[in-house]
Amino acid sequence: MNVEHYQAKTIESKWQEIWDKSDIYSFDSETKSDKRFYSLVMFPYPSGNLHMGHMRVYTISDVISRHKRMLGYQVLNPMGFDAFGLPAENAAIENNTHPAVWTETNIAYMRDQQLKRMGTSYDWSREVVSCRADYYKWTQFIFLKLYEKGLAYQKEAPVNWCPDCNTVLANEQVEDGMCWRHGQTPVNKRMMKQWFLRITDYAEELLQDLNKLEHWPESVKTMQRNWIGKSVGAEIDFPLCGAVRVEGSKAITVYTTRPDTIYGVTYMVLAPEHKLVQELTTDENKEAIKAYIKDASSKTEIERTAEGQKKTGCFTGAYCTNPYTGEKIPVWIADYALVDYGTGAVMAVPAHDERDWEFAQEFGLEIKEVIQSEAVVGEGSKAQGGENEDDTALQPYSPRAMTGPGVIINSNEFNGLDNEAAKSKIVEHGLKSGFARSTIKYRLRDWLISRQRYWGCPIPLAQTEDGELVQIPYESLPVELPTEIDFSAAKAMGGSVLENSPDWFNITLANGRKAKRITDTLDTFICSSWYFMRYPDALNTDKPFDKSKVFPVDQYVGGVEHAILHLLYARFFTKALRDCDMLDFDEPFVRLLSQGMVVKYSEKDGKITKMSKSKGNVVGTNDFFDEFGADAARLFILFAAPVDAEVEWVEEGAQGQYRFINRVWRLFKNYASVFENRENYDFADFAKLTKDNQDLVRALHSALKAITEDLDPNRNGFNTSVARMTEFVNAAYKYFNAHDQESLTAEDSAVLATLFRQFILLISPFTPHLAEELWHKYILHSDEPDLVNSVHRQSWPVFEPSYLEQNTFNLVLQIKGKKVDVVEVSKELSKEQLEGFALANDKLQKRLQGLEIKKIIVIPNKLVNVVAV
RNA sequence: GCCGGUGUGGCGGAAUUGGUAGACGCAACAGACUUAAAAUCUGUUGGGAUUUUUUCCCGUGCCAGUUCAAGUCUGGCCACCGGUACCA
Repeated sequence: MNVEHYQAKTIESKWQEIWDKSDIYSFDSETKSDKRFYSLVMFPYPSGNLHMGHMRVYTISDVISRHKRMLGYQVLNPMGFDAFGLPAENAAIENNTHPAVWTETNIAYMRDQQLKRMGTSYDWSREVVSCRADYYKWTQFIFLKLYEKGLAYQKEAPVNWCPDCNTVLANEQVEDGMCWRHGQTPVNKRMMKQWFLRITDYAEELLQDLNKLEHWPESVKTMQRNWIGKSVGAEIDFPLCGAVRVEGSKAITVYTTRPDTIYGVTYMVLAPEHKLVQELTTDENKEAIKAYIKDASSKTEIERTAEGQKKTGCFTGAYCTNPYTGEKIPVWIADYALVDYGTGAVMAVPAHDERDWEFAQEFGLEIKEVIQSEAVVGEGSKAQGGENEDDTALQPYSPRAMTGPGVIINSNEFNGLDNEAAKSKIVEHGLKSGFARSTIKYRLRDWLISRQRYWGCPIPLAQTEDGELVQIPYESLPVELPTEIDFSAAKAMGGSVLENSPDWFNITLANGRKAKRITDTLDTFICSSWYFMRYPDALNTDKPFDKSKVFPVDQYVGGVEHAILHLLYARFFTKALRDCDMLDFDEPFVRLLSQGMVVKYSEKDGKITKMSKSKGNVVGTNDFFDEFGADAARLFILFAAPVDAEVEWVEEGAQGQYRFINRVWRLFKNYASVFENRENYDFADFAKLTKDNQDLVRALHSALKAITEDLDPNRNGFNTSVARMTEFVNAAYKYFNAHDQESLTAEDSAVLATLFRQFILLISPFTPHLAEELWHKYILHSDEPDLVNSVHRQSWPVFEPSYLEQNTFNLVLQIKGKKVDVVEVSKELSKEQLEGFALANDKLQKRLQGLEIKKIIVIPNKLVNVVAV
C-alpha cells in the first residue's frame, strides 16, 4: 500500500477507540417525544462472524441514525444479540463447550471486532442479550402475563417436527415443507401436546392494522395479509344418516366459501384426523380406513404434495344428508382435507372445484353442475350483458371444474340467480332453518412456542404430581437454566437435555407440594418479539420496561426474510402487551425498510447467489477493512444498488469507493492552506464571485439539495447520494486543475474553505471516520480528539436555493417531439419570445424546409416543440 | 395455479411531476507524469451508417394504443426474481 494513500485502518481504528470511550452516541431517555427518534436494526444471531451481507443493514440504519442526529434529534440507536438458539447448542454438542461460553465469545467478537469496526453509532450501554438471565427473566415475566391473560395454552395437536432440530416448529418456520433452518430437511407431522400462543385471537386486528402502516413496504403487508388469510364463508351442518349413530354429534359441520354450490355437493370429505372418523366408519370399512390413516400420517408434507394432483382417499361407509336437498351423501376421508383448517370437513362439489373434480375423477364419483358459465349462456356474443367480464368469460366450457362466475342452475328456488348473489341467499335460508351460519376463517394458526431444546428461555411453569399447572411466582424469576449439563449425552438422546437434570426440574412449591418444571423452552422468536421494548428502558430492574418510557420504533431496518415471522410476532406481542396494560400503543414499527440481499458469484453453484457459507461466496468484513477501510465498504454497499434491490459484491467496485475516499483526502491536502487561520467560514456576496467560484458553490449546493432530498425517509436514495458526492468532488478537481493552491485569491480561499467544510458535514453520515479525521485536521486544527466539537455533533448543512438559481436554462428545440438542438437562453424570455427564438434557429429552420407548421408547443423553462408535417 | 416485483450500454445502475435517455461508478481504451511499472491527473466509451473534428438513422423486454411529446401512462404478450400453495 502506497504511503501517500489514506491510511484507512489506522485512522478508522483511532476514531473507533475514541468514540467508544465517549458517550457521543448515547441516548437521553428524558428527551421529549417530538425530539427523539428511535432507529433500529434487527438484532443479529451471534453466529460468530458477520459478512458484507450483514453489513448492509447496519450501514443503512447507521446513515439514517447519523443523519437524524444532525437534524437535531436525540437518536436512540441501540444494538443487541438474539442469543438463544440451536447453533450454540449444536456447537456445544460438537466440541463440548457450554452454549453460554460459545455465545458470549461470539458476541464479544462481533461487537468489538466487527460491528464497532463498521463505524456504527450504537448506544452500547443499552445492549440487550436475550440469553442472559437479566433479560430472559423478563421474557418469563411477559410469558406469565400472557398466560394469566389466557393467551398461552397447551394442547394436543398435529405439529411440525424437524428431525434435524430435534424439536417442533411453528407454521411460520416451515418453508415449502422444509425446516427454515435446514432447507433440505422435510418436516413431518406428529401429534404432540405443545404450548401455543393465541395469535389467532388477534387475526382480525393484525389484518386491519396493516392499513395503518402507511410507511411499510406494500410487499411485506401483502405477505402478511396472505399469511393471515381471511376468508368469508359459511358453516353448514350435514346430519348423519340413520345407519350410523354417533352420540352427541349428529351432524358433520363443513366450512365453505362457496355456499352457492350447495346443490352440487355429491360427497363429503373428512380429514383423516377428523374426530368423527372412528365413530362413523362402518365395520366393513374399518380395515381400509385404518390403513389409509396410517399411510397418510406417515407421509411428510412434501410426500403428500409431491404426488401432484393425484388424489387419494377412502370411503367410510357412512352417509350424511344435504340439508338443502335431502340427498344422501357418501362420506369419505382424504388427506387433501386438512384437519386444522375450517372444520376439518369439506363438502365436495366436483363440478365447481378443481380438487374435488380430481378426486371425483379418481374415484368415479358423481359430478353435478349447479352453475352455468356465462360463456355457455352468451354463445360467444360480446354484447352479452353489462358485466365487466369480457372475452375471458367467453371461453368454451372446460372439461374440468368450472370455478368462474355464472348463473345458478339445478338448485330449486335459487335457479337463475347470479352465483355471487346466491351465496348470501342460500346462507340466509340455512340460517332460518338452523343448519347454516355465515362464518369468517383465517389461515393463520396459533403460534407453537415450545421447543424440546436446552438453549432457550425456560417456561416459568411447573406441573404438580396430580397434573395441575402452576406458575413460578414472579419474585422467583428468573427460572435459570441449569449450567451443569452433559452435552455429550445430549447428542444421543435428542431433544431437551433438561430432562437429564432432575435436580433442576424437580421442585417443591411454597405449599410443600412436589412439582416438575416444564422442560421445554421457548421459541427464540419470543425473545425477539419484545427486545425493542427493552432498549428504551434497558436497565430497569423492576419490570421488563416502564410503560411511560417505551415508544414505537420510528425506523426499523431489516431483511424481508422476516416479513412474516418476526414482524408478525412482534406486532402480535405489541397488541397483547397493550391488553396486559404494559404498553399504550398498537403497532411497534412506524416505518419499515426492507433492504435487499448482498449477493456474489458462487463457484460452487456457478451463479450469483446470496452470501452464505455453504455457497462459499462469503466476503468477510475485516480483511477488506484492513486494506481499504469500513468507509469504503459502506460507500460501495450504499452506492451499488437502490436499498431494496440486490447488491452484487464486486471487489473492484468497492475499491473504486476507496479511490473516491483518496480523491477527497488528496483534495483537502492539496488545498490545506485555505483552512489556515480561518475563524469564520463564509464568503462574500455570491453574485460578485468569479464564474469558477460560482460554479463550485453551485456544485456543492446542488449536491446538498439532492442529498437532502435523497435522505428523505420516503425516498432513501443512498445510491444517488453517493453519486452526488462524487459529482462534487469531480467538480472540485476540475476547479483544482484550473486553480492550484499557489494561485488562489483571498476570495477563492474563502469559497473553498466554506464549501469544503460543508462537504465534510455532507459526507459524515456515510463515511464517519473520514469525516471526523478531516474535521479535526482541517476545521478544528486539533491533534487531540475534541468530541465536544465532533463532526458527528454538527448540524446538517442547509442548502441555499438562491445559489442554484440561474438566469439561463437549456432550451430544447424539438420537431414533432424529436430533439433537434439545445440552446442556452435567458429565463426572462416570454413564451412568444421563446417561440420566436426557436423558429430563428438554423438547425430547426433547415429541418423545417418543405414542412408545414401545424402547431407550436412552448413549455417555459423546458422546450419548444414544433409540430410540422 | 394465485399474489407481488423487475426488465435501460460490456457490467451495477441514474432519469423525483410524461419534456435533452444513459448521471455516478466498474471494466476497457488513450494521453500526461515516470528510466519503467504501479499510483495519480486528464480524456474517450449505447449501436449503426457516413462525405469521419460532419451529418443522419436506430435505441429503455415484445406488440399495440393515448399524447405535440412515452423508459415514465393504458391494454395485451414474453422473460426473470420473490412470496405462497390441496386453506374448501
